[in-house]
Amino acid sequence: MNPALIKVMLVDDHPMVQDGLSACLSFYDDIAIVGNCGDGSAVLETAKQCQPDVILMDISMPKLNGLEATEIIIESLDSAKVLIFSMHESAEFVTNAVQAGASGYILKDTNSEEVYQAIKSIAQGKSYFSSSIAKMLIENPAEQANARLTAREQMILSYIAKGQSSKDIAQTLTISVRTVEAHRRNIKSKLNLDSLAELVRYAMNQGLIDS
Amino acid sequence: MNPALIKVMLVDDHPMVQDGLSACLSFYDDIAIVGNCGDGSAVLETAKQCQPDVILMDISMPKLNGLEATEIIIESLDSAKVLIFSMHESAEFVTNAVQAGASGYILKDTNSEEVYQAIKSIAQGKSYFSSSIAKMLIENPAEQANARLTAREQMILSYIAKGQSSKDIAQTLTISVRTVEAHRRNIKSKLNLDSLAELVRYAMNQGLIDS
DNA sequence: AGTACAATCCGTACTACTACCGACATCAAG
DNA sequence: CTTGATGTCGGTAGTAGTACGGATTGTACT
Repeated sequence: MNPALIKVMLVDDHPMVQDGLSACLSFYDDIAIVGNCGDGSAVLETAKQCQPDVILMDISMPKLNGLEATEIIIESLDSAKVLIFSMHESAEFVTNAVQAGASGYILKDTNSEEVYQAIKSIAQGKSYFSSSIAKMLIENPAEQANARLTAREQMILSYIAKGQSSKDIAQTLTISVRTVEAHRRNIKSKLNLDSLAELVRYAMNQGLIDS
Repeated sequence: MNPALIKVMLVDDHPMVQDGLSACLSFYDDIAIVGNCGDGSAVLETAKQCQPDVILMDISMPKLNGLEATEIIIESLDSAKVLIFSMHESAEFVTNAVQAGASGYILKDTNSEEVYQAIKSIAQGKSYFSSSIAKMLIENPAEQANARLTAREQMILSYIAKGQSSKDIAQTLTISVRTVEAHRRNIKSKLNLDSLAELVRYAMNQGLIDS
């Protein structure tokens, strides 16, 4: 077998994306698609069969999501590198992905040439991030350092995102309205978010509230 | 020119999806990709140049979303049919798409064969819906009777959910703040939602905004 | 022609939230 | 023991949004 041939496995619950990636990557001689997987829960089994060098992984999937699947892969198959292929451009997602063991993170709005470059880099043991991702990580590096909310702040934020007013929250927790407002300010300052709408979106992305 | 040749135009802000669709559909002799468009606001111009028979349209896009773009297309080019290509499987979304003038609605987790079949049906003047969509429409039909927002209201809601204040929105759309506030009230009344947080969650679930 | 709805705009009074400034108690870690 | 983080509370002033109330235009359907 050609030693330069990179074995790639696709994990995405959208057949169209799989088909598209397969078609796009088939133009490159040094890449071989050795497996497909539309479900996070079947990733490990498929990967063991295929022995891929690089796993191109979507994040949002039913059952087992891409980050959990990545952790499992990294623990069980040290030969395989994981390249996250996501539509989410938020710092939380990227840092979570890196913590899960991913070697790279590219956005779904990148073109096939960049996907190819990313796969090549990952296969060589390097890491790869979409330029907009890298730019974001550089521009607000400290953001995710102090982006950690305390337990109390998370509690307050979940009530905010559910639609309760500061007054309501104060009554629920039997504290002063001023305290709730202080938490509000601290949360917004920590996350560097201005509007209530952004807070709600953050809370939803973090899974602090349902649906 | 081959009279049976179906001219297809793609509208999606993700180059990978565009590339993938192009690659997948290139296997079929009776389909020709005549144009690409990554931005809702450029749809009409591109469509006028390409004169497509079928427009395969994503819904969630920056600037002009797919539903608004569909309305514009349907008004201006009666030769073109619109096939919505979305990841959202909610009833409201499908009915909104149909009201906007779409001839069909398929999910992004369908395979390329089904996309091909859908395009063929649409081109023949029929309608086409993914089986899970059709099933859902039958199971819960008129649920969203009063939940229908006008195009303008959807636009306003998307700005609200993005975190813009009424003042900001007024400036963006060059209308009065009072008008925006009136829309706000109507939206909340129609959806029976009290808080801004609930509006944001609704907008996110409807796919009116990203992430 | 009449009705209905969408979209636009205004006044007024009220509530909620924000941006500043400040304070104090507790508790863990250096 | 000091320092820092956390959680608690307050004043004051300003901005944003809500809840009433109303109005005008245009379009579309009957």
